[in-house]
Amino acid sequence: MRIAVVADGEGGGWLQELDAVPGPVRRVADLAAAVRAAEHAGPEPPRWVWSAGEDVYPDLVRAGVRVSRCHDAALTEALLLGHQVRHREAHSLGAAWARLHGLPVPADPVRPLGEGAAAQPALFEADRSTLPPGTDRLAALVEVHGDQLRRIADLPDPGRMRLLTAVESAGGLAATEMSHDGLPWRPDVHDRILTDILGSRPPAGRRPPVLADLAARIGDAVGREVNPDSPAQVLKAMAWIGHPVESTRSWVLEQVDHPVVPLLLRYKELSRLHSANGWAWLETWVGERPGPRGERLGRFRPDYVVGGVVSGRWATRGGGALQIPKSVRGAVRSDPGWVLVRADAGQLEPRVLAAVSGDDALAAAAAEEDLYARLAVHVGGDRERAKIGMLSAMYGQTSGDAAPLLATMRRLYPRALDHVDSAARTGEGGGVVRSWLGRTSPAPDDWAAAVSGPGGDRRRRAHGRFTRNFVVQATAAEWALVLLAALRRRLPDMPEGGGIVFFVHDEVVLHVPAELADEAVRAVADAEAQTRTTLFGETPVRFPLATVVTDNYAHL
DNA sequence: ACATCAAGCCAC
DNA sequence: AAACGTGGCTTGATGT
Repeated sequence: MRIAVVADGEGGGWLQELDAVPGPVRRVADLAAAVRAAEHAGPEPPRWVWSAGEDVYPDLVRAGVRVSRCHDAALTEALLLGHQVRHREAHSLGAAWARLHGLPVPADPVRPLGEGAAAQPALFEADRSTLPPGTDRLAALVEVHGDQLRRIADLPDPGRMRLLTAVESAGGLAATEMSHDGLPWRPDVHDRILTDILGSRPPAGRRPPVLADLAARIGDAVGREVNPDSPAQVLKAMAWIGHPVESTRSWVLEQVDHPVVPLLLRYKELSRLHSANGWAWLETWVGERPGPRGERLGRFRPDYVVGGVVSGRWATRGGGALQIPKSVRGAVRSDPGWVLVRADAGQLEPRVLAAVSGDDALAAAAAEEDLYARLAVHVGGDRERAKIGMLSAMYGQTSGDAAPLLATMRRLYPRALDHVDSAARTGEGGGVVRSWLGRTSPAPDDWAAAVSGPGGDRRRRAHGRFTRNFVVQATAAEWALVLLAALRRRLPDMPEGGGIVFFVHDEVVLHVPAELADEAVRAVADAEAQTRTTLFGETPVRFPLATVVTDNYAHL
């Protein structure tokens, strides 16, 4: 059962059941209540059809309503357009509707920063619609939805795109829920970590003591004042002391034997922490509320952008949620009486390559807990070398000692290497490639001009590396999406703030009451098993999920 | 004053 | 070991 839903901007809305024959339009005064009721009415929950998750779902979640499944017309439109290599075209409901009617296509609305869950309740705001004023929004939604189902059915492999649009839509649900619940974050612990490393908190705009001291010692070592935050000044300083360098990257400086180098490296490392995840970050991104024992509890609420990366990985905006440095992860703590359940997929991309390429030898290695260790046995070298060889194959690295390694890989894992090599050849020719479920790489822009001039070969190779990596990275992102969708449907009902609270490419974090930890761990394991068979059927490849129950995200 | 770019490092 | 994929973010430098 599918139910199309449109909000009226005042807490109510319109619903229409979409069976073979669309049902009558039903006007409801309390949309949240109506959705909640329908969600539990039948033996199976409906699939909600809506214009875009961010139009409707944040308000539902704020009202305490969660849904199982949806069809997100905007996310679906983007996938279908992409499949036709029309990535640049607008994908909102209004854009899809305009194309159906031969009308001018509106640009996609820009989503304001921090809208996810940090924004005030919007009462099912309707004015973000890209449909022309006066259009029957429910009818337009039903029409676009029907068209999308037909376009999917017409694909060579409709089952895969059906799965892809379903899990992409489920990702939209999970993203909204995660933004709402937030990642539990202890400001007092974060402050303690910063103070331990940087010294006491300075007034805004000043360097913390440890950085100020390092800057002074750098000046002394050079013989004149240097702002270590300025690469230009550091370059001059290095030349001044007789060690000219071509850049101030850490690994370049590491080659230089001079007493200022360790000071600079230390400064860069700590300065990065201070500027990117220091006290200013804490103040901006983590709210606070008092805990039951007087501790300061907070939540970090990233704004996730589902499908924000061409490969289908998610992006986030604001707060840098996908790059929380290891050094501050200790600030992520479960609430008292709760635990974090952290599940991390190890070596996901080579396992994905083994599964999609059907390479028996690589699949045999991917049946092991430690794929790289098994590779090392095959390759006849150490684990680290085997890993570099595998990554070189997936990323297109050619420098260093990658070339002989790649030759070995090609001999041992011919089908796997052929899979990425042929994707690379396609890219070098300006073509597009697809993931396992049919997410399609964007065509390069201005290809003819770009490859005809000087630097054309470089450009070809660069695009070849992109498509080479795309077939693996995009399929790995699909694996993660299927896992996320499977997991959120398996989790038991939780009190407010419980459930999936964080997701980074190949890792999920749950925040659950301690007494539900065992059940959550089982749900993770079940979700993995289902993900593997849903995507790849019978395969020897394993996707081990390292799952830990802890009160501290820094703990492995 | 503000916008944009390049450099650099963080994550996966 | 160091140029190899996807991103976000902050800073200083440069341009309008």
